[in-house]
Amino acid sequence: MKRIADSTVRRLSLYLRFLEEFEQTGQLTVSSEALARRGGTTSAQVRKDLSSFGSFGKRGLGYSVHELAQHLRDILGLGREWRVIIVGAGNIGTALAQYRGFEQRGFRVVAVYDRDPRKVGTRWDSFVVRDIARLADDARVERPDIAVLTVPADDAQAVADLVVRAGVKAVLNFAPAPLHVPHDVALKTVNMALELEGLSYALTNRD
Amino acid sequence: MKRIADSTVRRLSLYLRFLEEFEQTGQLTVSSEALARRGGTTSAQVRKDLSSFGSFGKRGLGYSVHELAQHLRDILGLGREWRVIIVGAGNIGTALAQYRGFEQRGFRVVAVYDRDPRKVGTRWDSFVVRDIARLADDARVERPDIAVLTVPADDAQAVADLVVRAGVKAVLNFAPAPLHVPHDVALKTVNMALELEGLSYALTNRD
DNA sequence: CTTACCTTGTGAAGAAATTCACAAGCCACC
DNA sequence: GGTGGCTTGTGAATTTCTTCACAAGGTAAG
Repeated sequence: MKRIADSTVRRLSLYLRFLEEFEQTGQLTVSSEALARRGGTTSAQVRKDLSSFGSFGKRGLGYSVHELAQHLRDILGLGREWRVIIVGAGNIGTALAQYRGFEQRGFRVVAVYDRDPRKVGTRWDSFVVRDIARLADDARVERPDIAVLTVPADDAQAVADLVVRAGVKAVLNFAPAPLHVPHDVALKTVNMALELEGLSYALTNRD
Repeated sequence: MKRIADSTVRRLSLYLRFLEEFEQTGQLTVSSEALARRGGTTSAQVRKDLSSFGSFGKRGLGYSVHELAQHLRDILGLGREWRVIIVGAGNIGTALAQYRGFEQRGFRVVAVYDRDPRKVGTRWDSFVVRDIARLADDARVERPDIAVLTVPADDAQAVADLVVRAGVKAVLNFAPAPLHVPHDVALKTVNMALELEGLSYALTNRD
């Protein structure tokens, strides 16, 4: 199978969300055109995106909402539960730990870490914040799949190195700093400052 | 001036961050190659990105760190203060309101809104949560530039319509739902679920 | 069974973004 | 003031992504 672009995978996630909406309304089939309208793209784009993975539709009819949703869940690897650790118990880390949306999608937060002794041992929700020094040992037992990093920019690379050494194969980075990880580790960075600056640019350079 | 791609603007923001790092270390000049290495891109990419806006470098020497940083701040519109309102006083909204990183960049949070009467009137940090019903009236006086939406997906479009009617020209959406806004309103959506699903895909379809 | 009508899947065309590669310019040293 | 060594700025080539456009295949109705 040829390499799938990042942007394609993002759109697949979106399509899945729309399909789940359609499922709720009891709609049985959907056309590429309808999916495109919902997602602000074109029907050709939708069909191309799907065609990398197979032929899921019926000509003249469209796609079975339920079937296509299941295919997308398979493609995206959402059929299983992923074990997530959050490193950094600041404002954003706390917010994420308590965010219910993740559980629904099969992302289960198994632990929250911090290095600040004043935070270690405190409770949030159902989590007791653990000392980051324990991370490597814990990982041997709990085998987390994904680490979410909500630590200050200056600590981010060191923490990334730590979780990679602990065997984590995917990192979601909220620190405003680009990280380096080995080739076999997946990395995504969410940089909110960048988004705001993008808006600042748009406001400044208005037509 | 020709249309600048979104991805270019993102990279400019990154370059600015790196330049500020270099400023701190006292470095006076920097080559496109050095900037590229820091940002995980290529020197040609850096030069192309900058060339859309002018010639800021000196051949044989590179760029003046301080000068280029100032140019980028001008281009990105970071020379002034932007007035930001946060709508939705849930976990993420709270985290953002307390996040210090925004202030440093000139994004000043002027108000936090929610529609839940139990939240309205409560204090966080220096903010008293206001009733969303007041938003339109407040906006006439406070003239916010940017609205950050941290409301549930189902309410997001209605809230977006509300802030647009109130005159806000830029929206940063954290709700996992695509929004529609008029052409003259800038919109960015940050969808954390999408990022996690991207990691799930990467973990599942590993070589 | 045949006709009229839809919608998919996909090569080919087109657009956009990235990379190449090199002339032009600048500095420093002799 | 000439020479050698760097690094920029930028057209051209390349690669990647998106859109076009249509044959192929399917439904439904008569």
